[in-house]
Amino acid sequence: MIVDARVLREDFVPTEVVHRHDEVTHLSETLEPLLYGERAEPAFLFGPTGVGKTCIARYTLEQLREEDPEIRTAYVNCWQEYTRFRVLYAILEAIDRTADLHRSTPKDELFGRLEAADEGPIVVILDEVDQLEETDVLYDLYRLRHVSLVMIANREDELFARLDDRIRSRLHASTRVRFDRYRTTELAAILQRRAEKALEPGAVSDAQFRTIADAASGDARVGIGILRSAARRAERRGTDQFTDDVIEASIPDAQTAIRRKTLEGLIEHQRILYEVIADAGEIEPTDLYDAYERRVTKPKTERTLRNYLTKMVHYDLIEAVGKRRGRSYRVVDEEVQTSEEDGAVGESER
DNA sequence: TGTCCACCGGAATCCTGGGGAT
DNA sequence: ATCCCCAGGATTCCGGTGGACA
Repeated sequence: MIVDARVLREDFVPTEVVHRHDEVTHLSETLEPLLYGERAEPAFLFGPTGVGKTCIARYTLEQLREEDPEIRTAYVNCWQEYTRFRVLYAILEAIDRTADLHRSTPKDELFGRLEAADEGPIVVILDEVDQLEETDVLYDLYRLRHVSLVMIANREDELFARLDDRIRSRLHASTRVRFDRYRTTELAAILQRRAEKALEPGAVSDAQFRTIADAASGDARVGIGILRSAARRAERRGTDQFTDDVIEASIPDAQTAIRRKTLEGLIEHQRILYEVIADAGEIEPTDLYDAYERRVTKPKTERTLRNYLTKMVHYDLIEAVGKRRGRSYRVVDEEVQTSEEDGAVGESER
């Protein structure tokens, strides 16, 4: 069934793109000056999740490097690298300048090092740049003549609202590439291309591609997730073709997989908080803090819990209903619990 | 209408632990 | 071995907000 699993991975960059030629052209035109030793203006890629922003950014940079291998690139996911220190560190790591760096290196030393690495252009992709907590690093990077920025975010207005005036005014003139949701037919075509490389020929029918694309409602990440999950499922069953019930079973799987992954990333106290909220269904702050304190031996302070809560809201794991007095928290998606057993069953499939 | 207070979140400060310098 | 520097998480402190209630 599965011939090449890499193709179904989330970070796979295809060798050719489907349905995003205009966007690729737009971005590569912006970066073109780099080929003539000039500076490229910063570029923004805006659009909802799963529309290929990250994929196109990486693809375009690979194309660029094929024309000029001297151009160095760094990919930074601001979800994980959300401080100035971490962003700078990640960039230095990508260009191999972290040999003797450690946690206690002064921040300015990191910046100085990046500043000194000016023997050629560096293109930095800042993915999920709206998750950056210390936005002043954008200003630092902007100041470096040999660094070009490709920034990825969901919504333009939300991103700009978070920036301070200094950097906002400078970035206002940048190129913007906008991505729309895929139509079902477009996503079906993308999935088909992936399947051609990843799976044995004829494993999936055209109608099944459409079913998957439809269930993913324009989100390629979800679509590929369903495809991957269905392929594994079919493989476990020893069939060489997708059946409709395999696909049916894989849809909820893929939709909650991302959530489960973020849930795993939580630290113990955050998970306990999440469990308290999940158990209660919906709970008010004071009750939540009390219940939490009863469950742990060394409780964190309420302020810390509030930080956890905002973080979890951010992750889209829980939601806060109402503001101030009378606010309550609840988990975003109740199905998470039920799908748990689904994943664990695995080999004992019916 | 005024007071109370649950709740939020910003800012300053403390604490911890890794790692270099001496 | 000891001291110093650092980042980042936790904690402390506190002001703002607006719904509840008299």
